[in-house]
Amino acid sequence: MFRALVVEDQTLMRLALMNEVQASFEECVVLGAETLNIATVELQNNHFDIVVIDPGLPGFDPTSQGDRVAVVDRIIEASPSAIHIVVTGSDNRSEADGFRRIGAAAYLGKTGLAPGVFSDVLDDISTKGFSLRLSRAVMTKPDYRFSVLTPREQEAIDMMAHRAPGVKRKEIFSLMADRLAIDAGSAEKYYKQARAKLMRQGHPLPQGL
Amino acid sequence: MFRALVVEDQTLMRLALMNEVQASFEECVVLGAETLNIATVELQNNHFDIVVIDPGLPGFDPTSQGDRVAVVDRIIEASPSAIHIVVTGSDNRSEADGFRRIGAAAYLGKTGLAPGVFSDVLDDISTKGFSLRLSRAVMTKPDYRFSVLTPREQEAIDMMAHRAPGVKRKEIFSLMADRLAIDAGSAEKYYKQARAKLMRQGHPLPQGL
DNA sequence: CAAAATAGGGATGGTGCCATCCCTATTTTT
DNA sequence: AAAAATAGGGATGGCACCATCCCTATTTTG
Repeated sequence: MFRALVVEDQTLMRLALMNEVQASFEECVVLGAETLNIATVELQNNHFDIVVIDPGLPGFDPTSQGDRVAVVDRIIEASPSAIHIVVTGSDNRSEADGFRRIGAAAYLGKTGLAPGVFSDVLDDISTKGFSLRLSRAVMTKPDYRFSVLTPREQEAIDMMAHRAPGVKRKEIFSLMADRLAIDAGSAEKYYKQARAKLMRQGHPLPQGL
Repeated sequence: MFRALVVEDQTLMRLALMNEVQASFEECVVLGAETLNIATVELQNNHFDIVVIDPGLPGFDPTSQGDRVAVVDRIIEASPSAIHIVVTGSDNRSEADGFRRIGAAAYLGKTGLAPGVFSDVLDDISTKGFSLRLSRAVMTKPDYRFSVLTPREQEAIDMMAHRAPGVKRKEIFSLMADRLAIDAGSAEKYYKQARAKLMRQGHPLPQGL
């Protein structure tokens, strides 16, 4: 049974990261710790395969490089056999190098850390030994979220809204089919159903229909 | 149709906040913007009832108080009729006062901003006019997340694990029944089913069974 | 023009989860 | 000892979503 620990004080972010970890493994247990104290207790009593760490924890100065390193260092020493992934909002390359030197396997900026990226990071780690993803804003259009849509329908609208100019809808359906492991016809169906729902309710559709 | 905009650069946090907004309204559309530019475009073209803002955006200095105020001020001026909710990781009371003065309806620290809190914040706003929730770490035990459990079962385990000493299980079942608007017997059933699943798989159960 | 892509529907079975009601032992309180 | 709480199950119907296959117009592209 795969075991992971997420150390992050921001509740919504912690839960989101726990979701990402869960999505990357078939069967697993994921623990979430709000403070270094809670994390330390768990690290003493249990074994973990992966530990995700945000170095900006309560009780430490988030602007002090020393404090940040101390947090990560303490956790790494308490779980030497685990894979350690550092996640931070204020990321920069030199800090990434520093954490790498003390044993971290990945350094991720929170901006751009989207659903699904975590699996790619794990791939990076197993193939290259280290994964570095610095923050950068890349979106040019907003995300849309409609409460009337089912998850599948929402996904279809998302992907179609981000369609690059010149790309055929058919290609998006194929892409969606690949990503969700379903039939391209089904993907097309979800998109059409979603569109019909939004039209019926008189929603202003996102660009690209 | 209720319309909301979430301005936040950290993707997972933005999506989580969008979820919170969605959970607070029956039918709604929620847009998410990674940058102030995207947000500005949407604010020009559409009406919004609620705007959620993290002032620490790409292109601005997160340590500069002037930059932070400028971001929020620009958004408030671009949507004077909306309710504005400021969410930040580095929260403090004086900044809260500052944002309140320029028209924000709420100031929330990310630590402690948990699923469901958003609805309470909206209640605060409609009754008291302003909602202030500063960050503070309150957890004493970790969160557990098991991939084998259904959402309902997970919820049951969560609540039982956080049971205060001396509190009867029956009371937790009632509480769960209230919160989820189901029968207390059903809540008990979910808990027992969840426990059985974990036992069968040989999991070390969280404290408090 | 012919072919491909798109818009817009209907019908279907499967499945997992929700929610409820039922039952019997065993343990703990009072 | 009586009452309440807890542990541990079985069976059930409903329902939302998933996934597939089918169909016909209309529009766009080569």
